[in-house]
Amino acid sequence: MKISELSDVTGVTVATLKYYLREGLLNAGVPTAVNQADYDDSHVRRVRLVRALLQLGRLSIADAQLVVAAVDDDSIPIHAAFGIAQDAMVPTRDRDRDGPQYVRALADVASFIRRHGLRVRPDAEVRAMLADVVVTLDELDFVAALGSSRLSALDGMLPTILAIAEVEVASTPTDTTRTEQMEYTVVGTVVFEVAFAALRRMALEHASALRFGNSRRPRRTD
Amino acid sequence: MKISELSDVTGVTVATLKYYLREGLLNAGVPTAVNQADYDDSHVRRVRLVRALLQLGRLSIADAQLVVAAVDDDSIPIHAAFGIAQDAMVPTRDRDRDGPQYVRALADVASFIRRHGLRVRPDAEVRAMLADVVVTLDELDFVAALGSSRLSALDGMLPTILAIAEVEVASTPTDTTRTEQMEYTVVGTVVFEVAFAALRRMALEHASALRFGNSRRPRRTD
DNA sequence: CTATTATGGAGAGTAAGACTATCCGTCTAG
DNA sequence: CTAGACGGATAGTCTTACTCTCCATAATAG
Repeated sequence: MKISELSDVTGVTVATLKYYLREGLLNAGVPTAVNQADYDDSHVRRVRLVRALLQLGRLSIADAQLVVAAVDDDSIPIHAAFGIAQDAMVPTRDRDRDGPQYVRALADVASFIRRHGLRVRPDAEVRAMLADVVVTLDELDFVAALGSSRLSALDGMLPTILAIAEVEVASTPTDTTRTEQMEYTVVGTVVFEVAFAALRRMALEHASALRFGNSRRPRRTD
Repeated sequence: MKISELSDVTGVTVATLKYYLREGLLNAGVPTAVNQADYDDSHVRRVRLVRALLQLGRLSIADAQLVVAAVDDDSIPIHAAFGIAQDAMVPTRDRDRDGPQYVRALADVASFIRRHGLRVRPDAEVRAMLADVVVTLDELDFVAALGSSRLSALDGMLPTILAIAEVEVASTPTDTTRTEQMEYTVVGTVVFEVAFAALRRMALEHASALRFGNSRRPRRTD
């Protein structure tokens, strides 16, 4: 398969594919001449993976690099895939990581994790992500929103979310190559997060309509 | 309060505040002279709201404009706030909205909504958001991931998510001004989405560690 | 066999987005 | 009374994710 065919199949322009090659998001094809290379299905899959990360997951090129590097690195075990995909997905914030508010928020997060006996790496970016939420709510005087402190408002949700996560983790295929398992995990982390968010938004709109929107009859809604 | 004080309080530079004024993200202060204006607490709150939208919610300036315009527009009822915040939050995608895949995906989403009797506006952006997920999984041959078709894999999650959404909607304060209720709703939509995602990630990491990571003892994890 | 088109590789250019800096007359606080 | 802050406006900067142009070589259609 030539690069133009790869372009046709994936719907990504040749120029962009070349850019991905340069950036290491896409492995070079097998060279058949000094200016010719052969691409195969693995390249098609990779292009689609990259597009999913960039467009749906809104990752930056740099973060997508980290993810594909992990997928390709045989020394990284499957169980680390979630962490890698997640760490890459946390947008780079420019918040002051040493401010007292932030340190306190991180402590609240740690307390939450400990309280629920969660196995979350000490250096996982997701801690910073939640801490960011706490700081933001703090500044907006929405302190009560997550429970006076220590995120107690989230306690009730956790068991539910844990159950859903277990299903997702259990759905990882075990009868394929390591690479395919990694791809599944990485894509799942990104894609299901979006699906989850969409579901939540629909639920919010629905609940809001039921509570506030009595003006319209609850007939058909689509 | 002068603009420099507003800057000190919020931690946003004067230059950026001026930019927000220009872009209509921040209302002008009360002018006390031709080159002097007075800002108050409402401006402080607004700056923080905008920052939450931009940094935590990752909204573009243009989308944040839509949100603050809705907050300020007295003719918009509270129950529409969720929809407005959500529509602004869906990132502008460049996917072909008329492709056959996409049309089919939208139909699946509509079917899902109908099946669960959800009240989701026909033109809600969240439909496109979910459809995007379906198309992406389709292209990656992860078709089975959401149930052969029609998103049946999500059926089980919905009741849970609905319950959580109801709590969130019910938490909207009723004893304050319309503006504050709007702010609460808008911020909640954005901020809790991040909190929710963070929780899910922690749950995934936890579940993954339990299932795959038996090499390490499940001692303390933080 | 030859004219056209495609290819890999590299560098430069582009467009959008979110600021950031400079200017310029006013004002105002010390 | 004067150094610094202010509002208002324009221009400049920096990043990101491409996109374009070249070039020498290679494939391919006629």
